[in-house]
Amino acid sequence: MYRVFGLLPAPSVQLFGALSARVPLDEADAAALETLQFAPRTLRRGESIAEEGHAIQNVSLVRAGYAIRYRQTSNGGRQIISVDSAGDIIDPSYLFFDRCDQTVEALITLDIADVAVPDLRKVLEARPNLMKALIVDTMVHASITQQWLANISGRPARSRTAHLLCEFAVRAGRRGKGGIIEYELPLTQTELAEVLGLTLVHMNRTLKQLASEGLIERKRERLSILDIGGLEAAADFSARYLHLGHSSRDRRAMPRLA
Amino acid sequence: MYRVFGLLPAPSVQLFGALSARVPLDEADAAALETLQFAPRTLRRGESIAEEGHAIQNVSLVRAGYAIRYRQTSNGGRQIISVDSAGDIIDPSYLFFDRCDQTVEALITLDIADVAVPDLRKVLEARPNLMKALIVDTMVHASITQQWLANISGRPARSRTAHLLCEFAVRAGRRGKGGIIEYELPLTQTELAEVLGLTLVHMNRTLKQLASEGLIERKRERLSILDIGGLEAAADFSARYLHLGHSSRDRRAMPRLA
DNA sequence: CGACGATTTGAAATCAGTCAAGAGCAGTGG
DNA sequence: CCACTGCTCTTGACTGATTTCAAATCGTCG
Repeated sequence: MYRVFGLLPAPSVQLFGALSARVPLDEADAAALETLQFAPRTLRRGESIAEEGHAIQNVSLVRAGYAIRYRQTSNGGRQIISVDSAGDIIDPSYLFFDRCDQTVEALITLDIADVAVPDLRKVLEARPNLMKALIVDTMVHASITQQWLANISGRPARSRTAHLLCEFAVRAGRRGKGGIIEYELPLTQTELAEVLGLTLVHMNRTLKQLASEGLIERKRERLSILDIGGLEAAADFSARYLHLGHSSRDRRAMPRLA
Repeated sequence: MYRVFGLLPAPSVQLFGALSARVPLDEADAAALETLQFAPRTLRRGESIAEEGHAIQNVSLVRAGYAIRYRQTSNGGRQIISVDSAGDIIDPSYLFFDRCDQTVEALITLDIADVAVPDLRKVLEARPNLMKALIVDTMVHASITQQWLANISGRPARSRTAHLLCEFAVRAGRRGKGGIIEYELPLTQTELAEVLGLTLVHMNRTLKQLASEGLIERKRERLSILDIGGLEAAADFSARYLHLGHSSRDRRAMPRLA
């Protein structure tokens, strides 16, 4: 859709939105981001941006679509570490490590914009405020990983699944307390299983169970939460770890340059 | 021991050592760290440094002993997110968040040194090199958390346990390829279970199994790895995620001030 | 000795994985 | 339009891993 009509905001605007979500940025920060060269590209499902063990030259911003990051396990499987969507910066650790820790791959058709590491580094060093915003972003992602660990470790499949679905709802900006919450969920059951550390078969049964309890409904790439209270209770979910702070209303707002 | 003889290095020296492990620092950086006020204190087992949901005023450096960080689960249990030992900076996210998202607690008698957040922030802003070192440290810890996720998620108890024991060996600086590797392991089986997402009973049986296979031996607070090759194979372990780079020989070296 | 925490063990119940096969659905090419 | 292919989803039966419940042992410390 967006691709057809060319509705994507400029990468610098998206990056500004992502970084200013939790740290207030000003016009000068925006201007600094404007100076960056963004190389946009589109990847098809399954294509990878970075591979475990390889060297990295640039940091990527997700413009539209979904990317997953995973680590291989020697038995041929993989553990998905993160699901990144529009506005997410894909693992800024590339800024500081010379080798990649994990593989990044397009989950569905994915629009990204690449920034060369040295350029971005220069801008960050010139503007400590931007550096701070990037660090906070990194720490929020670290907090999410920790919560995934707590969620997956030693908890039954039903709770794990409910927790993940609650998190996705919040991250998609659907924070309604009542009524039906609906969002795009482009992960197949196989991929959900790879996030949650379950087998495909068990994942399928767990989703069915949640559906039969009237908590969720899943149609194609769309997930509906029918009873958010029930789902949060099943998940033992609290959004604190996402560090959302105030409303994310101005998430995409960027001050006009003078 | 160290406490009796007062053998602990000055906190600024320890902090320098921790930060320079992966990013080269110079005399000016060292001098900047010297200006910080460190408030040393000793906690007894079970005492906590920070609690989930509370506000934070300072960042702590572990001088000696072990601390654990964990998140509560509503059923009364907890998931241990990290085990920190001498030289570790306890969750620098405190520098940027105003609320703590996990509880930190002394595993055994613990010596730490507190630095006030505003002071540390000032030093980091003045010296981008130190800021970079702190970020790299944060990212390495994030990488470890990711690996814990990959380790625990969907793998059998035996592999999980072997992996954790391999990691501890490396982090304790025991990287020998052959022979017996031995280190201090102050976690009880209950705590190991809380790290690995297992029940105490199963943890116990798994440790027994590894011992009966001739891979490890556990005596009091001491762990011996009898067959590191076998243990790494059982774990599917590779130390890459620890980002050790070159030898950590000069880890504790600090340049003399002119 | 008595108390407490850590460890160990057994047996039964439950959860999740494995194996195997079929059903649904979209895209491809004839 | 249809047959074919490939992928996703679904289901059943079975096996094995892990938890749960319960109780005993061991060691340290006062």
